Amino acid sequence: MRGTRHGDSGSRVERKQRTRAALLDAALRLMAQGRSFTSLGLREITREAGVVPTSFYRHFTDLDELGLALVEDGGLTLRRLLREARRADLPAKDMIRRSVEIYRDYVDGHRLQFLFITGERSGGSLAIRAAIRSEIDHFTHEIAQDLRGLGLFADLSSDSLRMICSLVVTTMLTAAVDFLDLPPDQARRESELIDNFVQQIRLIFLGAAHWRDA
Amino acid sequence: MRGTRHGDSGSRVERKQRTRAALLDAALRLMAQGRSFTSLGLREITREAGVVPTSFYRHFTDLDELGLALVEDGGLTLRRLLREARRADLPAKDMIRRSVEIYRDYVDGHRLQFLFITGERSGGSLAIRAAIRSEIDHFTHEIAQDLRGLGLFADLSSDSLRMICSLVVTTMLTAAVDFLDLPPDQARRESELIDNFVQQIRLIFLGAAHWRDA
DNA sequence: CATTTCAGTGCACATACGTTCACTCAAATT
DNA sequence: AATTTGAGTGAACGTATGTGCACTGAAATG
Repeated sequence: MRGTRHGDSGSRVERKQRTRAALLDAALRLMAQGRSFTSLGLREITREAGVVPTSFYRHFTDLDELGLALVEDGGLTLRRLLREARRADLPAKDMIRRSVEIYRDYVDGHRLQFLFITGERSGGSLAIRAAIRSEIDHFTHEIAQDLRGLGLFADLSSDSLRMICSLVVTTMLTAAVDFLDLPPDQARRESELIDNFVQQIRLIFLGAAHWRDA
Repeated sequence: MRGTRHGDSGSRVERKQRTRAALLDAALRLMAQGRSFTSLGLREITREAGVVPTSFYRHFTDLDELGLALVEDGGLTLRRLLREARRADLPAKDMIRRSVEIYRDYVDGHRLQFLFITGERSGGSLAIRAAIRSEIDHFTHEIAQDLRGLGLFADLSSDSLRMICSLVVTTMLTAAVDFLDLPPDQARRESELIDNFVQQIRLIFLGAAHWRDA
């Protein structure tokens, strides 16, 4: 029948892009119901995306390929977080708390992506885990550069700085999982979580301030 | 045909237990090939366990029930780690490094269990995530008690101590994922990983030593 | 305007799945 | 010794899956 979907407007490549995005989004939505990526079926995804199963192969050869595309999108989302945080010119005082709040909002605004990244970081296939690890490493490196740029930790070796940033990032990702698992309308629990998260980051920075390179 | 399996020795309840264990182990082994729990099928698990599919229902009503049993086993494994570490009476000097090495060996000796816990902690179904979270909370609490018992951090409130231990535990779990992902015979990468892990724990303790309660 | 391209379709296939049911037959109970 | 119990069996069911193939028809190309 009709050989076009998803808005039926725009050029051919635009529409292809749109279907591709619909497939990626469908996969994320299915995972949001408490399932992992490896448990998704090709037919299931195309059904959710509103396309016939065989259409899938016009975009990906494999489910793994779709998974890697999701990782790439996730990595992009992580980098956009940093750009957003940089623009926010934080107050010197309460900078950590402010950053945490920005982070919380960002995670909430990109639930599905964070659900995917945190969920598959240690659960999924080898290839996907490796890809996510590399995105996180990149993210860690960018944070380290940002801190250097702010003139913080000027006396630390870059090895130590990386070690510290890696601790910060894993703490951030753990906090993201906590945010996402929080049932809605639990302001009390949420502010406890945020307080806990703020304290953990403060603790790390306090340790970093007293750190002496080996 | 023959209505018994798995050694054919021992009493009836012993043999049932053995098949149950075979099912649990089969699930873990399948996950070790880079798949998540939610992606496993009932038939697949029974096949791997060397039992006919219908036998499954003699032990669990559901795959979820099997998953929760795995969580329980995993929690037990975590607690045995602490018992083992307590017995090891660590030297006051290099205590952190020694603990990390014990931990590394323990993770290596219980690969499948740690793979499951870390993999499903943020990837699996809601029920399993909640169960794992509760086991980890318990584990965190026990570590806090142990540190108190050692007379460390005597001047910290129990809230602060819990916040710190929670950071230690999430760092431990992240390190476990790193250990498990390490390809064999990569002594160089492994010792880098361990050094990094040791430094992160040192950093946390350094921060804790300077922490002043709010 | 004629032709080519190709994203999306619809059907078919073999194969896998979860669950049901009536069954066996050794161990446990009486 | 006779009876009950129940872990494991094997065949059968309806339904889902991944993938191959020939197809359509609008957009892109010449």
